Parts: sequence; C-alpha cells; structure tokens
Amino acid sequence: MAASTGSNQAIKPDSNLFKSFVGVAAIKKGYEGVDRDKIARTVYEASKDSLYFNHQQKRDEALTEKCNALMERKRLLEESDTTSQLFHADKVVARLKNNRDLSQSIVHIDCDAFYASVEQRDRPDLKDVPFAVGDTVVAACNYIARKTGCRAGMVIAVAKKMCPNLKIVKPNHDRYREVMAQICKAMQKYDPGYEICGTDEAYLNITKYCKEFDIKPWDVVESLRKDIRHETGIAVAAGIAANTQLAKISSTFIKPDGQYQLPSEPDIMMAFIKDLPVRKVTGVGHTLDRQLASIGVATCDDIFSQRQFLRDLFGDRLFEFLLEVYLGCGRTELQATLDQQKKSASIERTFKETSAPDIVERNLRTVCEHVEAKLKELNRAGQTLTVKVKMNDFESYSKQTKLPKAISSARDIFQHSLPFVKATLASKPHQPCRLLGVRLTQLVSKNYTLNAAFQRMADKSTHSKPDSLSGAKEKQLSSPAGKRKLGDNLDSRALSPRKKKSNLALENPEVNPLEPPRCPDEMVRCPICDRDQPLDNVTFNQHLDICLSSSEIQKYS
DNA sequence: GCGGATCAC
DNA sequence: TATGGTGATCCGC
Repeated sequence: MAASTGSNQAIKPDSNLFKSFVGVAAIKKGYEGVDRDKIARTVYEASKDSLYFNHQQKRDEALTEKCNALMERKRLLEESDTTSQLFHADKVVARLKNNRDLSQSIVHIDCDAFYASVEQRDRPDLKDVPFAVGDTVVAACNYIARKTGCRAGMVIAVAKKMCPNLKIVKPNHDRYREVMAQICKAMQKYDPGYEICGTDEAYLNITKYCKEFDIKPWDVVESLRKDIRHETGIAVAAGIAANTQLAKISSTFIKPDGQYQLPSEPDIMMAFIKDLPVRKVTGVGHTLDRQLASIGVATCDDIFSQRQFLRDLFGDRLFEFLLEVYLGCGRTELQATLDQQKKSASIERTFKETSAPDIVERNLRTVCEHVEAKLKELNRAGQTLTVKVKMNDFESYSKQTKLPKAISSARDIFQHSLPFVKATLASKPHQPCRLLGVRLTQLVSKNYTLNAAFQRMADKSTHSKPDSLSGAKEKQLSSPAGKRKLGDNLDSRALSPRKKKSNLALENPEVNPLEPPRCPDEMVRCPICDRDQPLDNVTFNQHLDICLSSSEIQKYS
C-alpha cells in the first residue's frame, strides 16, 4: 500500500527512509541550520549499494507495514463505540495524577559530546578544527563538525565525504572512564545514591542535601557543576525537575553547558511537555515514534487526544507508559549505581566476513574466552546461554538455551555454542558470516557460602562507608509494588560497565595491598577492594585486615 | 522458555 | 573505503 522503497532508483525525499538518513540530526543540538536534505542525499549516495542499506530498507518496509496495520485497526476502532476505553483511560490518568510524587529534586547530569570534550580538553590542536572520535563509526564529534552534518553513528568514510577536512581521533576509553570517575566523586558529595546511565550521564536526588544544608536545588546544582568543571575541566549540562524523565528533558534543553530547572507544579510540568515531540522522550525510539505518528500522535499532548485507542493498539504496558509521558511522570527513586547487580555478561565481535568454518570457529573461541574473562571479573557463572550469528546480509539469528547447570569456562561456553553456529552456517551455504556473539544470563554467584560470610564482614565494617561496600551485597531491590512501570524500566536499562572499579579507584587510588595472585582458578572477590583473592581463609583474612585498615586510612587522609 | 525486536548510550 | 558493542526489557508464541 505505502510507497514502496523496494526499487532503488527513486527514493523520495519525504520518505521515512530518506529522513532516517538525517538520523538524530533531526532532534539533536548543534544541528540547527544544517541542510538536512543534503545530509540525507550524501548518506544515501554513499550507501545505496551496500548490503547494509538493503537490510535497512527491508526493515523500513516491515515497519511501514506495521504502521499501515495500526492505521487500519484505528480506523475500525473509530467506527466502534469507544466510550468504555475513554473511561478507562481517564481512570488511569486520574490514578497516575494521584500517585505523582512532586516532593523530590532530581538532577540529570549530561556531558554533551563527552568523548569529544575530553579530547578537546587534552589536545589544543583540536580547538578550531572539525573532528570526530571513533573507529569505523563516529562515537562523538565537536560542534564544528556537526555544522557539516557529521553525527554520532555515522560511518567515518561517509562523514569524511561530507566534511573532507574532518580529523579522526581514536577513542581513549581509559581516559573517559577516569573523567567519569572524577565526576562520580564530585556527585558523591551531594548524593551518594547517584545513578549512572551509560558512559556520560547520571541522575542525582538532591532532596536530602537541600534540606540538610538549607540550600535551593538551583544553587546546589550550580556548585556541583562548578565542582565538576574544576575537577575535570569538562562542562556539563544539568536539568532539575521532580523526576528523572523531566530532569533529562530539562538538561537537553540547555545543552551543552548550563542548567535548567523545571518547577514541580503540575500545570507547569504539563505545559512544558505539551508540545514536545514524543521522540524526545526517553523510551520512545525510532520505531515507536513512527508507529505513533501513523495514528496521529506527534507530540505529548496528542497522546491525550488519542488515549481511547492506545490500549487496544499498543497493549497495557505501553498504554500506561504513554499516559505517564503525557502527565510528565517519571521515576523519583534512583537505583544507586553501587548497588546494581549485573544480570548478564556478553561479548559480540564483528570481523572480516568469512564462510570458512575453521576461521569462524577460531573467532568463536576468542569470543568465548572474552566471556570467560568477564564472568571471572564478576565472579559469576551463567545458566542460560544465548548465541548470536550475523550473516553478511546483516540478518542475525540467535539461539537461547537453558543449561542443566551454570557454566563459566571458555571451554564449556565454546562447546555449547559451537553446534548452533555450525548449524546456522550450514543452513546458509556459502554465505559469509560477519559477527558472532555469546551471552550468559541467569547469573549465579560462584561462591555462595563465602560470599555470605563476606557480606556479614562487610556489613560490620560498613557504617561510615556503606556505598563502597554495598556493591558486594546480594541486595534484592524489592521495588514498591506497582511503582515500577515501563518508563522506569526503559529508563534504567543502561548501567555503566566497570563503575565499581572506577569508584574504587577514585576513593582509594593506591589501595592495592596485595598484588592479585596470578593463579586464577580458586579465587574469590574481596568485598572491600573488589579484587580477586585466593580462596584460602588464612590468606584471605590477612588480605582483609590490610585492606580494611588501608581503606580506613584513606577515609581520614 | 525461546526468538525476535526495541531502546539507550 | 564501507555500518559497533553492552545490557535490559517486552511481546508473542
């Protein structure tokens, strides 16, 4: 039904696929006044003959079909009597309104173009030139580069086409982690329960701090930003609002530097949201945006006018999430980064495409070894294995299996993964494969009894420093019933890898009382310094003594 | 429980 | 010279 994009020669400038080439340039800061059509044309010209493009095109067509189906279903609903759906929606709106908590001051910290900012800080030669950080894909670029249409996610070869003098900088992930650790240290002072999302964002709840010192949120955030700038030389944007959702939107409001406070008054909150495109809301991605658009929802206010259709069209969870968006609801409780437990460990690698079984097998082995290392770091084993294979047409296949017992060694993982990889390759004769992935979920602790003992020890010595220790606890966060909705979940998905390490590093820069022994077989994790120690009570107790006293010393130094 | 999709960064 | 990696969740079966 819809204009098919199946034939390559005439892609319409107003088609969704075409627009998708502009990508985030459509909504991000730094792209005002950029010629979006030109960006789309350039990207299109550069990619139209690739397998990747074909794949994207297929996906786009599937999405268009989905949207058409939605439109048709909505048309049918419109012909029927929707009073009961309307009634139900209003009931939910009333309930959500009633349950809103406006008493908290949530802050969202956003380091805009984080990698680029760090590089620019360290390298004066980048000051006035367009540059991008990344390997084959742009991870971040400065504002000069953005003016030419360069953006995160773009293939560097294409970015160079648009911006011939674009300078490419290889990412220095260790440096970015250091900077993030410094930022964490600054945040700690205002809210030890801060939550990190991804590599460059964080939430704080400063309600307590404001009360305790009788300072206004605005002033607290001003001094927090000053601290961060002083510690790191990086400017951050901050949003202050009643919940995470609004705080985040507020911070994007004044990027790249500055702060914005949204008063916690229902009318003001809703007016703030009203004309906002739903795409800007955390949790509404490209796909949902397209689907919503097809039924006449472009802004948050449109959600309300279409509320009688949303449950039928999108299901209960999404329905309630959308109403929350309309009301400006969001999480008011943060999940302290130091408390978070990983639920999975995975590695996936793209390599030079090949259909040679022995090479694929070797790649799989490497991937499995990396997974083993990761599990070792977590001191976990996994009971559910997921193997993923992506072929050179970008189609991917996966298989998930629940194993009789948890595994963690590369040998076991490889052994259980290989059959699916082989079968997938065999089902596509002569078709090269470009990526392999292995994930373990249902993670279980490798040393139950000892872990419990450590926790007791940690608890005993933790009074003044709960956060540096709680990472080792098996804390079950029983979320308040009915409070954790889709929005919350969507919002709290990305955790920062290695956050424990970075925090530890900043608190105890030199804490390394005992060199972690090399023999990796029977090891257990020390809850204080987070390093593996031999599974031997005497040695471990010695270690613990040193480690504890050393962290005490650190505390008072 | 499984497989595919979506979303965020 | 050519499209990433990690982690989490949801939906439909």
